[in-house]
Amino acid sequence: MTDRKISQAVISRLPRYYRYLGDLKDEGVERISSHDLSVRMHVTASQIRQDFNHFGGFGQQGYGYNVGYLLEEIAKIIGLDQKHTLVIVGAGNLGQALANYMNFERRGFITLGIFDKNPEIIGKKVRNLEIRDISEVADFVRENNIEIAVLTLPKAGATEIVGKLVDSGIKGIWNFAHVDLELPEDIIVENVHLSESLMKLSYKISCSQSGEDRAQME
Amino acid sequence: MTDRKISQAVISRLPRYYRYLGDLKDEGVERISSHDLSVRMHVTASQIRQDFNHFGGFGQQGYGYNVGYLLEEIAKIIGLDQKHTLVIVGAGNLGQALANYMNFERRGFITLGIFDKNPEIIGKKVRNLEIRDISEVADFVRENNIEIAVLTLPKAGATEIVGKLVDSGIKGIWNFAHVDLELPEDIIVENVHLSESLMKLSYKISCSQSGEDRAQME
DNA sequence: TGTTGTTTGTGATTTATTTGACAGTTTTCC
DNA sequence: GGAAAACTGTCAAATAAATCACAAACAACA
Repeated sequence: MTDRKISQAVISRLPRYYRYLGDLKDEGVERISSHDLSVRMHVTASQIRQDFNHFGGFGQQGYGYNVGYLLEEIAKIIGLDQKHTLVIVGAGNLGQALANYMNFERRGFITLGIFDKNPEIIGKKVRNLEIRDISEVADFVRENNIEIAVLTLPKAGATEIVGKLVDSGIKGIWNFAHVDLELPEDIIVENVHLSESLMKLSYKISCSQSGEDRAQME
Repeated sequence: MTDRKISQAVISRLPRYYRYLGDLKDEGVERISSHDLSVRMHVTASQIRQDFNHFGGFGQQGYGYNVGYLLEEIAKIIGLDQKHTLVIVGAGNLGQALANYMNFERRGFITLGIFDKNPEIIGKKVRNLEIRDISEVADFVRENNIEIAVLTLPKAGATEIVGKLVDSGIKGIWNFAHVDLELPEDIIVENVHLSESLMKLSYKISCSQSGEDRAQME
């Protein structure tokens, strides 16, 4: 990989490239040009070429990109060529939904534990995992060398548990709690704020409707 | 609201402002300066002032911003001052988790229906809603004047159902399916691609580790 | 094997976004 | 009531990101 710092914008696009290339491979397409891919993805060919170039050139002039090779290379860049262990912290509706979601496993994300503080659901099984007491999560992370913690619990609980997870050597946090976590620099966070996403949708609908009203008046 | 087009970057920040202002209000804070807010939110004061200015000045020189007033104004901008009706299309784990999630309702997002194609779960109750046959969703949207459809079903089903939803007059789609929907211009989409978010986390962890390896070698 | 058409990689240009700076207001405190 | 301090709104500058444009490399085909 290159030395230059890759911009956030490029990183955000990598998984989407991965998805489209996967689809192409499933369709049996062996080669694709930046132009043809740009038409499918509704982006510019120039952006595609420049994005790929951040990681070294995967294409060949006059030919384009080999789908299988490019897919593999992007998988490596994203880190999908190796297994990732994770625990789910908070076994509410969302935590259980994520635990049941099989597709993550196909990409190498293996859920090894699920935890909650509610005594009524501790011991209950979700898929093939027994819900454990949240007080055990720190030791579990340490002993099993867990890489990623999925935070699916309320705000208050989240800030409390995060310190323990950090001390146990967690490397990344996939945060669904409605709070911005204050963490040491070397811990990676990826936030999924569902309510913020829904509000964005609400804003855009409001806008388009006020635009319509104005159009109708004129 | 102003005429100028608001950039995507600004829109993405609105819900976060809303969250922080809500927290401040809960703490009993009545006024705040852009500087103090910038410290809390880890952004620059300049950005905050410029963002708010896109919608007209809500502050007062020498005083700052009134938390309650600003919160209300931002709520109006986002569209949280009115109710939004929605249906959930796909009653799998994620669909049910979203149906059970109360907080959306508090912000004015009311779930009126939940649909699935699996006969085994049709009729089953989720919270206070009976899961209906997905074939009924188009009529339901039309009759109840539904604004938003939440798409929590597999790729294949998603592309198929979207056309019907559009014909029924849906205004926005909150898309959890792993596919980019092809829609008419006037239909608003907000994508939540969870697996892409997880991949981003994976990428960043991989990066930070290869950085560590290099540091150890030197 | 030569010629034409295709396509990448990349530096230059354009556009978008963020940050800085400060005039003009308002508050605060004596 | 007046001077000093605090703050916003806004324009200008700096930075970041996307797009354009084209030379160099390769493929295809006669």
